[in-house]
Amino acid sequence: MDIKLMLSKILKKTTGEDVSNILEIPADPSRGDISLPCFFLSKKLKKSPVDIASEFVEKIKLPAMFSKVENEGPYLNFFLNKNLYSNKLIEEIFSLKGEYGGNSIGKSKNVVVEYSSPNIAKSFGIGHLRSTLVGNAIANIHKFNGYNVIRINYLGDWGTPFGKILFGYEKFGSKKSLKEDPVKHLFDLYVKMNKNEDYDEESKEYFKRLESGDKSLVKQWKLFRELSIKEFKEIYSLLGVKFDVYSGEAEYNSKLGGVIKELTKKKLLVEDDGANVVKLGDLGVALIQKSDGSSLYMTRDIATAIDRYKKYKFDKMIYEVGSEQKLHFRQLFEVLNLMGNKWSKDCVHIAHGMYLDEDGKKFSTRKGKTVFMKDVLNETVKLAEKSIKGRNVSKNAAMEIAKAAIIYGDLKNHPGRDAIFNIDKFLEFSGDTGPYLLYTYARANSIVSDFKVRKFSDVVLEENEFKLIKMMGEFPSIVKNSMENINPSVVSHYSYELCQSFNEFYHSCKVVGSPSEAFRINLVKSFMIVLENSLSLLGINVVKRM
RNA sequence: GGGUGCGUAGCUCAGCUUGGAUUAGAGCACUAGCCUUCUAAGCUAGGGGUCGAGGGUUCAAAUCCCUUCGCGCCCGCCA
Repeated sequence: MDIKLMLSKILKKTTGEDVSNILEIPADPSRGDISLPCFFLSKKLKKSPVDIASEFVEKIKLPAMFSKVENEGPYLNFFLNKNLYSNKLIEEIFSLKGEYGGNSIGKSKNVVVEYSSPNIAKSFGIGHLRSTLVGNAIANIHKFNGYNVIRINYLGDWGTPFGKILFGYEKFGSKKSLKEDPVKHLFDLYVKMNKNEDYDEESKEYFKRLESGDKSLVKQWKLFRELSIKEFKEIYSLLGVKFDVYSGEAEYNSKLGGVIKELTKKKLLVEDDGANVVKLGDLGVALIQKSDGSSLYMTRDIATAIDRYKKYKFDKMIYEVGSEQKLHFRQLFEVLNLMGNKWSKDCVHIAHGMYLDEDGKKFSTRKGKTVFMKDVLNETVKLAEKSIKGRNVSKNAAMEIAKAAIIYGDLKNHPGRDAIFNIDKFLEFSGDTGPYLLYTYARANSIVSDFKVRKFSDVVLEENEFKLIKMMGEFPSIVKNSMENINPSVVSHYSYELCQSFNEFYHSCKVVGSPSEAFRINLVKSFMIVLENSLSLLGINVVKRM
């Protein structure tokens, strides 16, 4: 029972407009539980919003869910029938449980979400953490909105960097180091090769040989890829992130010829400085084929997109990739469009900002070294274990706390902006942090874990009690909003506010032993369901005891 | 130079899509209260802001438009 939806249906009769996005919840509850600003009708009706409000207030027929409607200046303020609303909402949450908040907007629609996508030759650095977490949440949110979601990890497993590490491995590689710590070893080789320009020619040669199918190089490449994926999967499992498909640029190697043919046929491809390009006007030039004939990631991305559309007939394809690639994706979508693919308008690039360190400096160049995801995770778990010492928290919870700290620390930020990665702040147990959310859940659980859901009769609702209820009732529109804006931080902020409301309730309303005991037990239990649902969209698991 | 994004409290951020009910909000830090009482990892109250600057549109601007300053990112053979 989405209260905004319900009211907007009623108001459609009176106003003739869909007001679902205009309705707002006043900060001051004495003004009403939900209200309609009438400014938007002012031009159409050629009346002042104040007059409109006073006219409508007479016309509107309220269902039982509302107790009254008042006009105050240009606003129409609606008051809920508190007991009826509370009881209905709690009933609904209990009956829907894990489904509460979800909807079927995306029913029988496919959405492809590409995220994480580390480059094997380079490193699995902290920069990929954002894509991993944000992408995972975006996928979860779409699923909860009824979409059929295809989660793709599109590995950077092809391109000139592979010429570098293949050549580098032959020159400086060690079987032992590769076995022990493949990701780091390959990264070290890559760095070494980049430092010396003398290796460039041979590296390019190596990639050309790989691309044309040199057996021994392909074998070596496969090994690098396998070992890397194995390590990535360990990290994903720690973070609770999953994919339906592990794909990669290499997979589309065989389809590149077709792309070039089609571009040539459609007279899009022109030669420029020895290379083959597509000219895009304001968007510059998309480089399709290098002067030595080898491919580029633009070429591969074109082939990949076309293939994905064939396979999945997606209604939406979301690329969760860093903002430094904005131009690349604008060019990619435009090339696809020029090739006549109408679906190119359904492709979106969700561009995340960078992580900065505590001083606001670029993280990846800190001390001239890349920060590996694996190290960050291990370090966080250690810090979490340390900080829960003397807090009577189980070891099992330490892992979840570390996870929640990292995930929430990231997802509470607007995805498009840069974010400060400060693990000490993320792990704080107070304030706007993951551990605070988990604590609040555990606290709620400790009140009601010994009780079952009980029947109750109407009670006099305290202010903080009803505030919490209204907050729980907002969840469905949050779910919808975060999907429409492709923005998980909407869910993060909601989760935090929900917890704040709960803690305010907790301090002003005694549960066990109060005259409203039965009602409040149900309220706390339904709060737990809502919080669990909203955190799971972010990829955070709740813990019952800490 | 061109493109693009950002600039809100000492610090970290939300609000900008869709201007109004936000007299500009949170958290951290700071000050003062509240634990024999469902986990004080919390709650309550307080100080702290010319929303980078200037102009414009509007009955109304943190929000829209223009100019300007500062910073990030991108701009053909990397991804």
